[in-house]
Amino acid sequence: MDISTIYQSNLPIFLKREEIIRSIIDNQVIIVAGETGSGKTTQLPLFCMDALQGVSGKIICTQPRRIAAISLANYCQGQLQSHSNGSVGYKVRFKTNCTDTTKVIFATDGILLSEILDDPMLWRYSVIIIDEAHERSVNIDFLLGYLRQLLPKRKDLKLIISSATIDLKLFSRSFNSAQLILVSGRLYPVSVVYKPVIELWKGESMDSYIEGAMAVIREIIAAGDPGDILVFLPAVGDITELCRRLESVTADKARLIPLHSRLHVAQQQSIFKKSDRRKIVIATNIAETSITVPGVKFVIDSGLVRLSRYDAHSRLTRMPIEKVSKASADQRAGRCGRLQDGICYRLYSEADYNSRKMFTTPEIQRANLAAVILKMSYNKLGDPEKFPFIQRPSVQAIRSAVRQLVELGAISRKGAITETGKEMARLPLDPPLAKMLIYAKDMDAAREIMVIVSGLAIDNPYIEKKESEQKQRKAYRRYESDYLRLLDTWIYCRRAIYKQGYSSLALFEYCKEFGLSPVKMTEWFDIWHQIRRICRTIKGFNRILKCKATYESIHKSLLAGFFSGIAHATANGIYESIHVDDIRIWPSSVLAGRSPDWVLFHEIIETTRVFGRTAAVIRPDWVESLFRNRCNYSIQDVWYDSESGVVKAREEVSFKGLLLLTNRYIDLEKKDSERAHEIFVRDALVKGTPGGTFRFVNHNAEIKSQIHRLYNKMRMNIYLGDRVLEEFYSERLPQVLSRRDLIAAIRKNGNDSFLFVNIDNLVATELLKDQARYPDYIEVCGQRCAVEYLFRPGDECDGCLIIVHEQLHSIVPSYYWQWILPVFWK
DNA sequence: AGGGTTTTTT
Repeated sequence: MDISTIYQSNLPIFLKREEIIRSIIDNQVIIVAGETGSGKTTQLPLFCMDALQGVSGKIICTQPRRIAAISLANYCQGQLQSHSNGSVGYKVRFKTNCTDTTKVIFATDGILLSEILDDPMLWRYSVIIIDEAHERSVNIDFLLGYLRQLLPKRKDLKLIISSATIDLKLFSRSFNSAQLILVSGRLYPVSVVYKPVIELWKGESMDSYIEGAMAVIREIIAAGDPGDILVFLPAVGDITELCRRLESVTADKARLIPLHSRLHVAQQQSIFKKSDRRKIVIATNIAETSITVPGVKFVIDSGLVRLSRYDAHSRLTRMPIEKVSKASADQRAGRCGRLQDGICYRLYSEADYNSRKMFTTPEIQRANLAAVILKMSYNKLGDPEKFPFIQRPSVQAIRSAVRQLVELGAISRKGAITETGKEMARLPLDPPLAKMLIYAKDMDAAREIMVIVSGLAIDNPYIEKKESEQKQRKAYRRYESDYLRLLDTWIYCRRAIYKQGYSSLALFEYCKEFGLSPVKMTEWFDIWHQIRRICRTIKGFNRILKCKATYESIHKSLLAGFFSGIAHATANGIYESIHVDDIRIWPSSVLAGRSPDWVLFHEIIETTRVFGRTAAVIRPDWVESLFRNRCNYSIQDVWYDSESGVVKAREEVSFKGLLLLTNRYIDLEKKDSERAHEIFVRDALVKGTPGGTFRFVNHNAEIKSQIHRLYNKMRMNIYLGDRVLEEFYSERLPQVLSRRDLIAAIRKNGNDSFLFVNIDNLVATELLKDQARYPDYIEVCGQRCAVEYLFRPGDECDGCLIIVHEQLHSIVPSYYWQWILPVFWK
């Protein structure tokens, strides 16, 4: 029963065991800080068992990574083997070996978060150990915030925050000045040497730090000092470039090992192989926390990192290269003091180091918060802006995520979760992907979308080799969609390995032949299985899984989840989306080099430029059909078409600022009957061109020409205007929108006399009294002469014209004409 | 024409 017998007394933490155990008994929260090698991860669960003897709940220790959880569980199980009181297990996605009697569980932090959905009080646990808390992933920060709320409601629950010695005050402050216990680590001294080459680095060429790293490596080799070298560079491209340039420098004197996440596991394993030559590992940030390169003597630190920053405003993921924080630089330096003294060369100055910020911005302040906020809504955690994060994301980031969730139909405007939202929260997928899947159910495309969505979740199963790319590009030209290439990849792969019972050997060989990553493919199948299992519990999915989807139904489903990815070509190969301009298609897309008018991107990322990754040709009318009530319709041109007898219009459809359609011709009466009536009256009736034959048209045209004659006579505008005529028709033909309606109205009235306009409807009556003054004929010397009037001031024919015989003209004196017309009498 | 840090989930 005495656990203390199995403590490993050679670990530094052993010296503090009594203090820690005492502290666990006395406090609800403690913080244990110590560098790697202190033994805290393996010993803390045991101390808890010791401290809380007789407590029935389990102890869970969370890890950021699955491999760590599994190997720690196995290691600790070994420690406890002889001990009858408890067993150790692990619980990670797809894999667990825990039973009811498992006392200590090593789990990923994601697992504990997911357990909150079913068991908000976390009754199963007596102790929660959040390990590697300094890594400050979104999961860790969400958990810590959640536990801050939970602890007062569960006085019996103990929390241990286990961290490297980074920003401990923040942790302590966040938990009522929780007790801090420092444990020494087991690091050898590392001397830091500053070799500034990128003092002025502001994101320009990578040459400076690559050359700087080369120079230091040359120096180490020349000094003949043996020992492996670890180089930190920000980007994969830099790593490839440095390897290329180093080949001739190091020749057979060293083994160059690139290290980043896009490599095979097998390639990553080569850092562990013994080598008779000096190893030079050239790595991204992966070597800072995820992979420990053994036995490193020298570290060369560019001081740079590529990290992602989600811009909530433009909904764009930026991946800038930035200077690392002091904490990160120290962590990198520490990577060479694990087994012996080390030397860390920094390619920047000490002043530069001193000017840097203490800590890396926590991920929660850099990430899209939609998934976190959806979980909050699911668990009714209240206003996300008030959630007690230990460091809060900006209000703007929270609101943007809320807006996105509202757009996805996951939460209501008031922030309450919807039925769709509940289904989405239960799927282990990002909210957009979850939405696509749920929408696909109604589009009869669930079977296909399930494969695509799980494929998007694993992030690129393809291993791209430069040489074979050109060939591949040709092979994939038949695709108009990266999503369908993904779907086919899955289908062909499953088909090929089906006969061998999906054996991993068969998978491995297939992957090798077709340039796929076996690890990613396995993960893809696992996620697919998991999602399918969950979907079967969602109403309506079973039937749909048997349907066959079309290109349209698949892409409409995808659209439903990510309309920020809709983009329109503004120039060859250049796209604009709702939020971002100047997007280019990612070079390995099946659409690269082509320039379809409309595409749907799955992600829009800014690296060296803004790229849209994973693309498909779409049709703008699909966007409209999906988001009809969010589209903006504007009538551009309106006219009466006398041939068809209806009012036509040209309509423009736009979606959040993107012009989807510019020339859709519609019958206006269906869209805007008031306006159609107005146009019909104005352009068909008042103008007198309704098409077809109508008595009233001729009659009214005659009245109008009478008025025109009066105008010329009286030399003034006596017509009251088209407005009056419009009113006249409008009154008699209310709700008449087309010739069809007009004919019906006439039929109803028996005939069209009611549409006959009277001249005094259109002219002020008192003016008509004067008509006698403007005779159409006058008598000149007993002869009847026609008079024609013309009102055209300034023109030589302005006035009136009296047509007389030539003889008459010569005998009448010219003054006579001036008095001949009544209008001149006064 | 031209290329991505890393990790995790009922």
